[in-house]
Amino acid sequence: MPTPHYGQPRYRVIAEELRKRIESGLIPPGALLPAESTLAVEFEAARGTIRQAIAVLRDDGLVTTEHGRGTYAITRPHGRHSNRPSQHIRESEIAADSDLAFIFNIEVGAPLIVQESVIRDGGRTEEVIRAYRAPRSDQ
Amino acid sequence: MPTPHYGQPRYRVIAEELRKRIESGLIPPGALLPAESTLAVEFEAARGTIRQAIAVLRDDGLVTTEHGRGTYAITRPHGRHSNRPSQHIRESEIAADSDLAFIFNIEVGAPLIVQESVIRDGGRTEEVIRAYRAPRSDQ
DNA sequence: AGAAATTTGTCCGTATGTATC
DNA sequence: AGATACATACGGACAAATTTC
Repeated sequence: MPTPHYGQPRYRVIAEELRKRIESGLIPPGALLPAESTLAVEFEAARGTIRQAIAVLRDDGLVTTEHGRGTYAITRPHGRHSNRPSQHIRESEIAADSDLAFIFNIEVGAPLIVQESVIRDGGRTEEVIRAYRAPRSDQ
Repeated sequence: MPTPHYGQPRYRVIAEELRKRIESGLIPPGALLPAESTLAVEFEAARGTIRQAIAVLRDDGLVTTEHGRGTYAITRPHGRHSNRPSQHIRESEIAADSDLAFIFNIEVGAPLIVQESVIRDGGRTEEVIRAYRAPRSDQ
């Protein structure tokens, strides 16, 4: 599927998705974003497109990127954005269902960490993001 | 020589060559592959191209790579690592369970769009991200 | 213990060719 | 024609982990 850019161009859509992850706290302040190549796989986009998306966030002061290092979420949302969507973040441990067990290649019932953030705009729920990962083994 | 990608791209050709060396035992199980920079000279390719080739092998479970160390041929081709390319289950429509229905303040069973991203590093699943949102009203 | 060398990881900028809207 | 996007490829530089001296 080459290039259907209905409405918004891809790089802007990707930028918005990353923005949500940062503003919702899913990518906490100071944390490293996945590498450009990783994001390229994730979003099924070319690296150039990812770089364009990150450039948008950098322009907005949401991230900084260091040569040879990576791109960080900014420590503090400097500007007071009044329209900042409200957010809930909670982390909990769950048992993997068959679906997740398959993806992670673990046993059904094995523990997984799930981080859920809810993005609200006014009274309306805009998006719910759930991030599953394996528990840290190194404590 | 710029970038004529007629037929097979170079990184695939290189990947196939390396695969032969491993499967033939020329590079025995557990042995270190030559450094990326060495391979770059050998194949007269940029390091990035070599890294792409190695990524193919890593995806196929033929090698593992360690930062600062190098890339090893896998000790044991533990069974047939079934070809699992599905990295990104795109977007699908689901029916809201009670949990999501509550968060979104909609009825149980109402349609929701879920976008699932699977982040892999080599053969290992690092994270699964699921973003739920209400279907767009237009269309 | 410490410095240097090696090696992988990541980003930067650029370029070509193709394809779609 | 121009903007967007993809896949591929190059060369350079800095960062970080590991090994070697």
